[in-house]
Formats: sequence, structure tokens, C-alpha cells
Amino acid sequence: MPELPEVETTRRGIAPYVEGREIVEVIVRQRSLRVPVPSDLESLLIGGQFGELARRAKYLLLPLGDRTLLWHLGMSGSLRIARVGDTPKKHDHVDVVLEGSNILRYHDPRRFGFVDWLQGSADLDTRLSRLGPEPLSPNFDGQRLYRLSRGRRAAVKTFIMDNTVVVGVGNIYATEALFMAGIDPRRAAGRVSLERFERLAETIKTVLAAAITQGGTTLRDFVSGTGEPGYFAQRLNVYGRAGEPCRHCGLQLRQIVLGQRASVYCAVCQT
DNA sequence: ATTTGACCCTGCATGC
DNA sequence: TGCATGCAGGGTCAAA
Repeated sequence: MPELPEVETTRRGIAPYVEGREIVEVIVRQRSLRVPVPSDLESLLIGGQFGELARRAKYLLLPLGDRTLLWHLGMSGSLRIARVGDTPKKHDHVDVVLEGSNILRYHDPRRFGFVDWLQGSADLDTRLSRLGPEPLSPNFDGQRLYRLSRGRRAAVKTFIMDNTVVVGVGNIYATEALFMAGIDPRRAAGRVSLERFERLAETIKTVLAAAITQGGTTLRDFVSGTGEPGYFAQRLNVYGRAGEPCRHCGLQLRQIVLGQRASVYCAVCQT
């Protein structure tokens, strides 16, 4: 489910209901997530209140006192606001009950997500310390892509999905950005020119910003913190459209596998 | 050092 | 209708 725009949509959706509200109860129904739910989660949360919610890559950071909770939604996770009395559904694994009867409720059928304490500062936690720049920050540009890609034989699509290069670019938006930039996803990263990487960095920023504006992409089950679906799916040009005509030239879009992920592209428009 | 593959888990679409 | 198979938005780790 969630790529960067969906995580950002979630952060914005839940923040007003969560920040500064006292935590009165924590209910964990399933401790076996990708990382086991910490045994001290309940005791450390109850009575505290979260500070300002932040996002780094696809991680949500929820500061609480001198600690920070790190929450990752994996492929099928969602965090949304429920009310006390709303019956938990299957795969509603964690409830953080807040003063005022709102609940921060975590749902994750595949359990690839996790909630864990950040180990020390973000600089010390190896889950965060090796991450590349945020795609929407000025630190990320075509120069960086060009510099890091020299000599790399991996496909350019795989390259831009590498978290040490740039974070938050998952399969949907990598596919879309490459289409918008007119670059063949199979092309070796080391054989993409600076000029084309400048264009690609721009299309990555454009597509992510547009998706955030639309509240993310709902393919099957993504909902924002307040329960609404995202509307970016209607804007997708290539992802999920294999066999359908290219919106630009009309040729049938092709699907291949790169780095074990489905990749759709137009053989005419992307070279 | 880069790159590939397996793996974590459930649900859904597809085809027989 | 039932069953088997393959595939899915992510990330980590070991091995090649």
C-alpha cells in the first residue's frame, strides 16, 4: 500500500487527533508484526502524549517524551482514527486510545509493518541513518542521481528505488516518474545522461507532490488517517495499465519484471 | 561493492 | 463451488 505520499497523507490526517492528547489506554491484539511489538509499549505510552508527528522516508515518527516511536506501514498497513466503541475488525492489531475517546488504530493484514522504539537519535538508528535524501527536498536532484549512478549496471528503475539513493520512491511512483521523464525503466542507470537525470528528478518530485495533493493512491485498501481513499489512482498513466493503450502515443503498454517488481512502460515513449 | 534472491504474511484474482 | 497458483504498494539479509 503505502509509498511516501500515502504515509504523508496519513501523518497529516492523524496529527490533529493525536498530537498533545494524553494516551489513556493501549491495546495490542497481535504482537507478531514484522518486528515484535515491544513488550514495554503499553507501559511507556500510557499517561504520555505525542509531540509533533514527523515523517522520514516511509517511516512515521511519533515523539513521546525523550523517546520516539517509529511506525512503518509495510505493504498493507494503515493508521486511522477510530472512536471508542468502534468494533475492531480483523487485522486491527494495535489501538492507542486517546483522551476524548479517539483511537489511533493500526490495521495491517500482511503484518509487514511494525511499531518500535527508535534506538537513540535518528542518526544512530541504522534503520534511518543510511537513508538517502527526501525526494521533495533540495538535497535531491539530478546531479545526485547522475553522480551515484556512474558505473552502475542496475536498471534505472531499480536504482531510483534504492533507499540509499533517494527515499520514498516505491513501485508505483518509480513507474510513473520514468514514464513522465520518457526513460526506459530497463536502461542501465550508469548509461543515463545528466540531462535525463535532471528531468527524472523533476518528474519524481512532480508525481510525489501531486499524489500528496490527491491524498495518495488507493489501489485496494489504502485510506487516510481520517478514512478517506486517495484519488491519485485516476491519474496513473502506466502503473497497473499493462496491455492498455499509452495515453500519449496509443501503443499497448508492456509489462516486465525488474528487481522482482512489475514494471509497466511504453516502448515508444520511453527510451 | 553491487546485485540477486529468499523471506516475512494475508487476501484477492485467475484459471482449471 | 473448490482448489491451486501467482501476484501485490516494502524492506532486510545473506549469498553470489
